[in-house]
Formats: sequence, C-alpha cells, structure tokens
Amino acid sequence: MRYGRIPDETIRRLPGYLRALVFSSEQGRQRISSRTLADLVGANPWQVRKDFSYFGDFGTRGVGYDAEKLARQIRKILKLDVVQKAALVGVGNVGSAVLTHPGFRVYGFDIAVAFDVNPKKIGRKIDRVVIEDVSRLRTLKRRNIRLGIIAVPRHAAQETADKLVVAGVKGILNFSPRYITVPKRIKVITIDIAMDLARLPYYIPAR
Amino acid sequence: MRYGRIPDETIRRLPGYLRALVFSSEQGRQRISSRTLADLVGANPWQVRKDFSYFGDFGTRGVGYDAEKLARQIRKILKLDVVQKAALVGVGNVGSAVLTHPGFRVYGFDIAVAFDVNPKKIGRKIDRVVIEDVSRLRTLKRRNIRLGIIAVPRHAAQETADKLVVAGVKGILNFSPRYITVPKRIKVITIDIAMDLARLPYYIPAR
DNA sequence: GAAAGTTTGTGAATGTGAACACAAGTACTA
DNA sequence: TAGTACTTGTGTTCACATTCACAAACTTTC
Repeated sequence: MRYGRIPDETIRRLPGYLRALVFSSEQGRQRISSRTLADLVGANPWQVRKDFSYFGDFGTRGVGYDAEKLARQIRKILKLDVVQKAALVGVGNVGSAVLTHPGFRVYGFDIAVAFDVNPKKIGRKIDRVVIEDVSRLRTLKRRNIRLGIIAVPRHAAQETADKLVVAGVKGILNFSPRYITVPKRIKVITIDIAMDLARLPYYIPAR
Repeated sequence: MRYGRIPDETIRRLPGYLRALVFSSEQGRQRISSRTLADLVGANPWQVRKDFSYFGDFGTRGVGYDAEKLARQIRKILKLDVVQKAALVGVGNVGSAVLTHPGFRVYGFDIAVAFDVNPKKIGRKIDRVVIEDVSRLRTLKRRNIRLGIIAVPRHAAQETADKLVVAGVKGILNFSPRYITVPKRIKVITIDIAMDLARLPYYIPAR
C-alpha cells in the first residue's frame, strides 16, 4: 500500500521468487504461502512478505498468494513482461554455455544474436542462433537490441564493452574477469565465476 | 589494529581486490594506493581502506600499499594460501566452461577431478582433467577434496548435492538454477547466470 | 455462527554496512 | 629543517536492510 521506492536488495531477490513461482505453477499449485515460497528460495517468511509489501497487496490473509498473479507483477516490475532481446559477444566455452542455458527463457529473454571474431565460427549455428562477425555489432540499434552479454577473453573485455556502448546497448552482463568502465547511464553486472568460488574456503572450518 | 570479526561484505570484496593486486603486480607495480585499487575494482578509496583496516595495517601513510604483501594477507584470510582442490560434477556446456576458465588459477584452485553420467564422456580429457563416472564420487574423501562444483541439469542438482555431502565435501558452488538443501555445516554459494541478467532491465530507463 | 487455526501486512526495533571527515604519519622540495 | 603534498587508519554519522511482533483478515471446524 506504499508504492514507494523498492529497495535494491528486494530487487536482487525478485528473480529468485519469480523462478520459484514459475516452478510452483508448473507443479500445478496456484496458491503459495510465504512460508512455502521462503523454503523454495532459502529465505524466511517475513523477508518474503516484507519484500512483496513494497509493491502492493497480492496475498489473501489466511490463504496465501496467487502464484500466477504474483509472477505477473514481478515480471512487470523487472520489465520482463515484454521479450527482452540480448546480444552475446564471444562464443567460446562461456558463450556456448550462455547460448544453451535453459534459464533465460524463464525470464523472457531472447538471445537474438551472437558474435565472434573467429572466422571459423562465423555462420555456424548454435541453438538456432547464427554466429556473426563482430564487425556487425553496429546493427544492434537497428535490430532494437538493448542488452549485451560479454563472454570474450579478459584482454578483449573493455574493447568489447566500448563497442557495445557505441552500438546503443543500455545494459551489460559481463563474464570477463575484470572490471570494465562504461558511461554512468549504462548498467553493468559482472559475474566472475572463479571469484565466487574464492569466497568458499573462508567459510569452511579447518579440518 | 582491531582483529575482530571481518564483515561478510568485506569478505565478498576480497577476491576482487586480490584479482586487481595480482594484475597490478604483473604490470610491475609493487606499490598501490587505495585510490588506484579502488579504480581497478570499481569502488571508492575509503571503502578499500575500511575493508583493509579490519585485518591490520598494511599500508604506509603517504605511500600506499605493498601489493605483494597485501595479496599474501588476503590469500591467507580467504584460506587460498594452500592449493584448494575442487571436484566438478557435470561436464556439459557450463562444466566445460568451468574447466577451461583461466581465473581459478589466480585464486590457487585446482579442479582436480570431473565427473559425468554420460558414458561417452567418461575417459575423455578436458584441459588435463580426465572425466570419471559419477559413481566414483565417493573417492573424494580419500583424495582429500573438500570443494564441489555442481554443473548438472536442474533436475539432478539436489541429488548431486546429496552425493557430494556424503562424499565429505564441505563447500559447494552451485550453477544449477535451483535452491538446494544441505546440512547447515555445509556452505553453498549458488550462481544462476540467467537470474543476474534478469535484474538488468529494471535498471534500464524506458526508451 | 462462534471459536480455533492460518496467513498476510506492516510499524518498530535492531543490526549492519557505507560514507565521511580528519588526525597522524610519510615523502619530497628547497 | 621547515613547508607542502600525499596517503593511510579509524571514530562518527548516516542510510539501509533484516528481524520481530502482532493486529487484521480469512478459512475451517463443529
């Protein structure tokens, strides 16, 4: 009932809720309680309720939440209610994993194009996407693609980011293990899979 | 000068600092200021200094930090000063990307084993690692491996986690797009690459 | 239809981390 | 040696996020 600003931490958790809700719907459950949902995402019930309270009343007291309705609302907030087209740059091991990852569909993403520098790869098809030469990056604006995924080797990351920005991209998901610099108006999310593993030993008690 | 508990958020940032310090050392710079380091990781100087202040004085006023010394200390805190052996389960697209990812070496990881269920893959070698049958997971304890990486399809994730726990693993890096349940003593970090992309459209202003 | 059992929504309290400002120490210059 | 320019280390303040507790609303039971 507030409709104020939604905290960043809540936004960070919304995709997780959405994933669980879709899963729950597929199982044929249309009603879900904050407790059940919390268990599915590894949180606690009051956290779930607080998060949802930032954008209106979707539950019914004594009953729970309507999974479909809630999922629709989350999609709307995250702007996933329209198909989001994305361009992938770099079809190596990481790039291939991204192209074949089933999870993107859940969120309404369409990886519409893929680019690489290797002439041998140009023209090949992976999962219905034809690989094009990076020189064709500038066609993105015309094709109405506003999201870029960087999966190139470390040394080419910044250069790729620059090209994506010129091509009119508004958001970048960066898998290269380095910090990239872009204009403030562009949003970048960096994932370094090794970096996340590096946190693990700290939390493990000595044998 | 405090030597108290180090905040979780600081721990989360340490691998990033380490990566930047290694990079800086490779460039031949042995001294680095909080400002330079902050620029390399996309943070601000006082954040960097505050983070380091939780585990002693490593800088020299008017000069900066000794990159090597600082890197050594971060490795020690994160328990990366000894080689950490890890086991990978699932050598599909994501698994292959993990195996060939150059970043793990920076943090002193050794992905010593890989497992899969596909008989066609058993015995094959990827990046010097021979793929074994999942039934051999129980040999992990004997081989002194305490970290597991899950890169199997969604439906097999929980089962794989259970097997890893039985095999004596203490920490799990989970790439499957679902929440997995393990005993409290086991630390799990989940990365869903699609989930992170899902956050991006929210931050992009409407056209 | 009353009582007991669920489950949500949210104000308030508590906890945690980020941002700031500045004293204190070091290097450099002349 | 004095003065200037840097840079760290940290106490304090401020902002934000989590946890808690409980009233309100709904369902079920008898």
